Amino acid sequence: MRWLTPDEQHAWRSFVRLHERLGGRLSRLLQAESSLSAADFAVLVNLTDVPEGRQRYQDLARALEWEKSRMSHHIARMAGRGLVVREECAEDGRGAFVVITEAGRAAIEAAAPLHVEAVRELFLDHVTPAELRVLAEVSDRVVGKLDEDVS
Amino acid sequence: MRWLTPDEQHAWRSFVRLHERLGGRLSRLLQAESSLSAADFAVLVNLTDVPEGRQRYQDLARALEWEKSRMSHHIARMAGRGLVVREECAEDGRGAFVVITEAGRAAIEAAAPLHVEAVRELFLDHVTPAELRVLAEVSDRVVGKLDEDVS
DNA sequence: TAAACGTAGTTGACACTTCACCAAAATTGC
DNA sequence: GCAATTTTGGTGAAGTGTCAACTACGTTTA
Repeated sequence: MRWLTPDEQHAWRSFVRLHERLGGRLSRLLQAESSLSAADFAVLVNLTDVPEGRQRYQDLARALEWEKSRMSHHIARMAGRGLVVREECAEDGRGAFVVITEAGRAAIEAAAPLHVEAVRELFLDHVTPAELRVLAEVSDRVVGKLDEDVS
Repeated sequence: MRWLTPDEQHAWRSFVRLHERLGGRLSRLLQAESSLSAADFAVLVNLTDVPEGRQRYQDLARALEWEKSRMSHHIARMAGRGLVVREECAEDGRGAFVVITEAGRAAIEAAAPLHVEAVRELFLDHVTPAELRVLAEVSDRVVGKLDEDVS
């Protein structure tokens, strides 16, 4: 079998470590500064990008690449905290909307600048534009391949 | 405030997406092929790299960059499945060892080749050596910065 | 040597994710 | 028009990770 070369091994492990560390740090910062988890943040960002801050569960799930069940549980919790509201859908009796509330808007508007600043300080500031381009290219290519393998 | 440029935004989002998608795919493959989670796998890899397959909780936690509480919970679950055993430590009455079992060795030996193959097929095969070098450099640099900010 | 402090690991509560299954409503095909 | 299928979303249980509080043991220090 083809084992990993030392270079491959190192690159892969470093890459995984980066993900764990940076992700952990960013979500802890977000939580501390705004009482939003990374998942909450992602939902709210999406809702502010959409007319009337209102979107079908399904569309939201597709946009975030979440499972429907995760969506359902998570929105229930966010609704419990008043960040969003669930609304029935008149046209489609099965469907429902997620709608951002005023409190939700306030939360995301307070959190976004801090989060962007953290992404800069912890990541972008240490990466050259050329490196960033490579990263984006590689990411898009690999995700594209993942999408092809429906497996 | 300094908002993100479109290039930065795109690179950052692609990068995050890559981590989520690739991590999700790999751990689902691992789970399906060998009934090990990514966390189980990491623990077992570490234990096979160490004399007698036995390591202090503390050292294992440091190596994996896990919190001690996570270590404790996770090892308890793995012990329940017979992959490892907990052993008291004679020299230090507080301490304890985690020891890999025969079943644990069998599981990791079955899983490792499949996992490596998946990492190749889903990631390494789509990245040039030069790109991989950039990735490793960036990862190491950024993680290094994270370590400096004790914040 | 006794008090104070630090270290190793545990525990319980809670938040989160996935899985497998369920129900209702819409769509499709005959 | 009606049965079969698909789509949309919900639910409960089990596994996972984090936090804060806790126990028990070791080390330092006065």
